[in-house]
Amino acid sequence: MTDESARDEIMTATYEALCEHGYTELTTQAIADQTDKSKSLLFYHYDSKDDIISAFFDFLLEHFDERLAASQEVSPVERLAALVDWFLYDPDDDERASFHTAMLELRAQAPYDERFQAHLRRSDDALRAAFEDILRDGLEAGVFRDHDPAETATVLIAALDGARIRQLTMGRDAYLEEVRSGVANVVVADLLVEGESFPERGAVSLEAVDAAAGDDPE
Amino acid sequence: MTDESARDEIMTATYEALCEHGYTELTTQAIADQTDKSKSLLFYHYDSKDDIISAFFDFLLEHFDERLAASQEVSPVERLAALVDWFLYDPDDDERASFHTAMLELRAQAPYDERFQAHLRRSDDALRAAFEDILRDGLEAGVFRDHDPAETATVLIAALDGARIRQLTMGRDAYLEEVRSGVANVVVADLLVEGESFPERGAVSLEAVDAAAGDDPE
Amino acid sequence: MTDESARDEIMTATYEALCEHGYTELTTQAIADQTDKSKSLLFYHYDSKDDIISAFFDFLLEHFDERLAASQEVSPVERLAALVDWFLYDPDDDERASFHTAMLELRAQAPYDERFQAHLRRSDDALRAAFEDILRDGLEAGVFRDHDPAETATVLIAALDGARIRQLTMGRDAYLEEVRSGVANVVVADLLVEGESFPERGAVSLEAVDAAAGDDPE
Amino acid sequence: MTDESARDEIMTATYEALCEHGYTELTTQAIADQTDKSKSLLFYHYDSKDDIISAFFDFLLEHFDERLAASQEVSPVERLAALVDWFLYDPDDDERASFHTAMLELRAQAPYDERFQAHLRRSDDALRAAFEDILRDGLEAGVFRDHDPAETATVLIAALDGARIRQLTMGRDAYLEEVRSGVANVVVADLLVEGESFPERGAVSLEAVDAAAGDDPE
DNA sequence: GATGAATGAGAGTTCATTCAT
DNA sequence: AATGAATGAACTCTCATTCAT
Repeated sequence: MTDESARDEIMTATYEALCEHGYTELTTQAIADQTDKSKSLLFYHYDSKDDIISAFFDFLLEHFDERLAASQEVSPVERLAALVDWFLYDPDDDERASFHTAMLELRAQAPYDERFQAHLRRSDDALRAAFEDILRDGLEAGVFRDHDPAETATVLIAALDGARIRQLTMGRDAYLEEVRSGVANVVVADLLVEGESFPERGAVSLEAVDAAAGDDPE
Repeated sequence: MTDESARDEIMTATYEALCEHGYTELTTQAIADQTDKSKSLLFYHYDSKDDIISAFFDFLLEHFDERLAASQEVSPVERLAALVDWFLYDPDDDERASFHTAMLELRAQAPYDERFQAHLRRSDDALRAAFEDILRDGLEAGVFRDHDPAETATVLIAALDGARIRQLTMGRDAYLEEVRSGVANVVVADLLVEGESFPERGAVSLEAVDAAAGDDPE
Repeated sequence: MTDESARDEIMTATYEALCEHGYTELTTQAIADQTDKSKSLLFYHYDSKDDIISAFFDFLLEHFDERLAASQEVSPVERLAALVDWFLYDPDDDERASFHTAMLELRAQAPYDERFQAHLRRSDDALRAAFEDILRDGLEAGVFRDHDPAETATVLIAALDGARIRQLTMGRDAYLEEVRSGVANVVVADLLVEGESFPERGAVSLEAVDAAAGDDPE
Repeated sequence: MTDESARDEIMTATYEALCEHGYTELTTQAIADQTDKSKSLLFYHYDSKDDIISAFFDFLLEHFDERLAASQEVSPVERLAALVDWFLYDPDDDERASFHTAMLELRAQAPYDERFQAHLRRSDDALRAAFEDILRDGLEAGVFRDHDPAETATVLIAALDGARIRQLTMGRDAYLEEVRSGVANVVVADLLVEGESFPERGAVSLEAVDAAAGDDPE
């Protein structure tokens, strides 16, 4: 096994261990257990547990960034809806739920670690750019009223991220749906010109968008 | 020392230890160190560390709920502004920052513990009610346009909470200010009737509101 | 058990473990095994293994210093002989041999640790002073020819220490006896005035000296 | 690469690793790092780490023995001075210091290993012979008074070795100089016949002696 | 009520050693 | 002859928890 594939395997194992145990109970043993290898091998490929976690952060954001490369093939309104629905994922999707649960724990460590913060800022930049692109495209296409795309993007992201976190931590399944319609009515409704309407939930998916773009979704 | 006051002291010590060390490094020793008592005594008053943390959650939300009892003395617009600014606190306020940092870690544990979730739901109910009260009062008073207060409250809370978390985890001080004006322009602006305007940041504080209401703020 | 007596017990256990395993294989487990307590208790009384070893150094030198307080009751020549014989101990005395073996390992670490060096310097000062006192007393009493006590002490100590180490590391039992007579003939013979003679090996012991002084020997 | 040259390379690497890390922190990795080969190869050429160290002992003493083959070209007094100064090397010579530091650690292991002891005995024999040769040559040449060369050699070696060790372990730079003059005045002075004098420190070096003998010093 | 002393389970990490290639 | 990958045993150290006093 090459070093590259070994490191990949460890990253995947870290992902699985994180989903299974959560960050707080993420031990090197738990990571190794997701592998057919021994615990000490982790330290052959990485210098320390911290090093593993840090690399895992990189690993995550790489994958995340890839996902955001959005398509130009569908209309800005649909792309906006897809992005919103990607955020407000189906609460019954246990895999995504446990991933975001772990991510939340991970993010909760960022205030103690400048490197984490830098990662998250980079990721935030990518996310904002994705929203602003859509909003600007919509302005140009005349489907959005005049507004400040940066400001709208900021509010949207805050609301969607906040909603996701509140849903996870309160375990209130109805919550995401409420936020979805809230965002549609309170934020998006004012954005759309006469005649345009925001698609129903799930009508467009980011995966569909990816597919349209010929991308290889997760 | 009565059992009651001993438990109170432990809760306060837990609060302090949490702010100082964060949840991940919160040890029973760290809690005891905030006390003039010994570590073993913690286990006389509580069954386990988990028990302490669980009780601390109760303790927190009790105090939090008290804080939200809002005044009728000032105008709905001002009360709304106060609540918004309470959320988007001054990033230089280190005490609040370290408290919210610890709270974020604590909340990140909720997905693993139904009891935490129940607490957070209760707290969410109180918070929504506070927002909805203000919005409804504003409707009655004719300062807000017609809208669905529940929906607006949901979006507002999600955005404000999301903003707070993103600011903490990205360490981007400018962020809260951006969200504040974003919320003002994107959400609140559409709410206000002609002639009303949203106060500048810091023009009204929740403490002032509390004081007006004769409350004892934290 | 008081903290004091616990620490004492750990020091004794360290001594025993050191003699049994040597410094290189001195583990916290080995120390704990010389105790009826658990390994983790070591870390309750000391911060780290290094801390234990450092304290053990202090402990040793304290005991060593006590031993050196020599008597005025016997003649300088006899005191000198006693000190020489204390150095060139009976090679069959397994306990002393294993102690000095461990001490040698410990001393071999000193070049890497300034604190050890300081300890050894302090101990060297005490040892030199003990030799010089005897030599000066002998000069005053007219049993030693004129000489430089500091110089003689330096050479004597180097030779005795070197001999002890060479004996230990070569496992040559005859060695100490050779050095004893070598020192007697080469160094001490030139020191004695006509009529004085250096006692045979073992004729005077440091313990006897201690006893004469009413001291409590080890 | 022949087995012979590979083993030589490993011995040299062991020497370098030992000087750099000391015996206690001498790992197989550290040895391999001084090589352009891998760690596993060590185990192809040697059975175990212990085996490497044991072979290294052989290696050292071989080289050491070569060094001692002294010249007949210079006077016995000068040869004695050269040997003394070789022992009491310049404390600022970091390379020799770190070598002797490592050697001290190595020697401290000898009590646990009969093979080491045998090596050291052999080396002691060679060293004694070197001193005795010089002393006997001096007797014959009439520059030394009548004395027992074996006894004098024993004391000299013990004193010089002890001095070197004490200097290393106490970190007292002045020490070697004190011992040098002590040995000159206390031991050597009584050896010289009227009219002979012991050279100043550094006046003759073993390297010069080696060179005169056509040897290739280390 | 209150504590100092004690412990076991388990954490991250190191390292000599092995083995398939 | 040579190595990268792999491992198990052992290491130091931490911590929630217990218990005699």
